[in-house]
Amino acid sequence: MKQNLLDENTVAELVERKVITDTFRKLSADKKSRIYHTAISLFAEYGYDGLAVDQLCEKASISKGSFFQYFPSKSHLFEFAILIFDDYLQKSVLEIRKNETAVLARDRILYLYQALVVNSKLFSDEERFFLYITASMSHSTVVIEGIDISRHFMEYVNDIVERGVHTGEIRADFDVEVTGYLVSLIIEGLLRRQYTKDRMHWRQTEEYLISFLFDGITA
Amino acid sequence: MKQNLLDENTVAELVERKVITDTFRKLSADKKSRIYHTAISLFAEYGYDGLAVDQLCEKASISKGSFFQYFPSKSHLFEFAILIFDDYLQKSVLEIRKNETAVLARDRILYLYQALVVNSKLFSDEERFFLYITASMSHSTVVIEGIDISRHFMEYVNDIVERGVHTGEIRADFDVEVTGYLVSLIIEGLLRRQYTKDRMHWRQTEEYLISFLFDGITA
DNA sequence: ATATTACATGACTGAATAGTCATAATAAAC
DNA sequence: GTTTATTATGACTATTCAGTCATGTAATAT
Repeated sequence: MKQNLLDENTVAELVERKVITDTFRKLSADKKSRIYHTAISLFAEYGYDGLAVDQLCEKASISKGSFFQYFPSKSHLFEFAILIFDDYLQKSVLEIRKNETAVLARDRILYLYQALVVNSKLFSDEERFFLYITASMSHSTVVIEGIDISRHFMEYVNDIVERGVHTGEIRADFDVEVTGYLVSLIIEGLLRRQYTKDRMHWRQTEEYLISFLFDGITA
Repeated sequence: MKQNLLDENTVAELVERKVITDTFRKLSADKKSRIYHTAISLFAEYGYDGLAVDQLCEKASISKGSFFQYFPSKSHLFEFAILIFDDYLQKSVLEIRKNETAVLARDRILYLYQALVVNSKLFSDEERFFLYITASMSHSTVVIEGIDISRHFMEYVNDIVERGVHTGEIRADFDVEVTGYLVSLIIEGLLRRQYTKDRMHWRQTEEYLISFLFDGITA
């Protein structure tokens, strides 16, 4: 997945939308990829305001002049990073959906969690970037219009919930939207806990996730 | 509560710790309170980096020169705001604990939620400030050492869980810490949803909270 | 080989803004 | 009423940093 993370078509579309320049598009795949990964890594570590363009240029081994030939501004780099990540997430989720064989909602959620979190490289820059943007979105200095980073993820979760309600596995007295929100809350919360509090073993986290989600905390 | 929010002793302690100056301590309660409320309101709206000291001074009707006679630096104002809010939260939680009459964990959580969220002024600056700092803590430009803003809240939640486990109301196969974390995750998540997504009626939110927390999503 | 086009570079500029300081106003002391 | 200590003020400074530009280098075309 990491190889063609920067999909040609997606990049071309971003040129169209003036998020990046055509000069950037024409760069070698290697250089494009390096800039992207440096960006998400540094944004995750220092935050948007905490990261200076000079710092990024140094780490990505490009000059400042070049940077502004690739991106109209610093905020465009941020938007670029978010949109590429969004694309990556969408494709990941699509692939997971394609490969899933489970029928029960329990197993589908477990598979989703494993495929997305456990089986991907743990504590990767992608994850840290995801946590950063979801956490800071509503209080950020820059606002990227019309982006809901977990849209595809939520669609999938909502599908699981919907079918679960249909087969009688999941309670029907909650709105599908709200139930989906609660499911995503637990998944994201457990993921975030791995970073901020004492780490748990993934097996244990999985167990908590499914058991709590379905049975609650009642004895 | 809002009147003597800036407790004399707490303020004196902050002078000791060099977070604020003695000049600030000697200010009228009115002025101190105005600066505090302006700070949490603007930090919540613009974020730490997005707020200029000049902007704060204008809103709080003080001069920039005065500001730096009250606080050693901008980050000290931030620390001050966080510590005063922490104090406020601690006292609120203590009062709630003192006044609670419920015995069942279900009812205790419901009461905590109502007292802390529903009965306080909705969508207040305090709430928005709380959401801002909890969200941005791990990715912030400034780091306030050794502060865990929901410490008191978590202690209370953990107490509820512990007693619930003891009386057999709450499952014992999860660590109290983890269960407490899941409880707080749902409470904070529902609170945050009120700000970012479509608002729900509080009655409905309460219902979701308790029902989901205890029974899970199983039909 | 030469001209032309595309890309690379880092010193420079301008704007924003945290923090200072000389001076003014006010309060306290005597 | 005069002196002294304390607080208020906003113009000023120093720094950081996004974004520019003149110049250099490599690639391509003719």
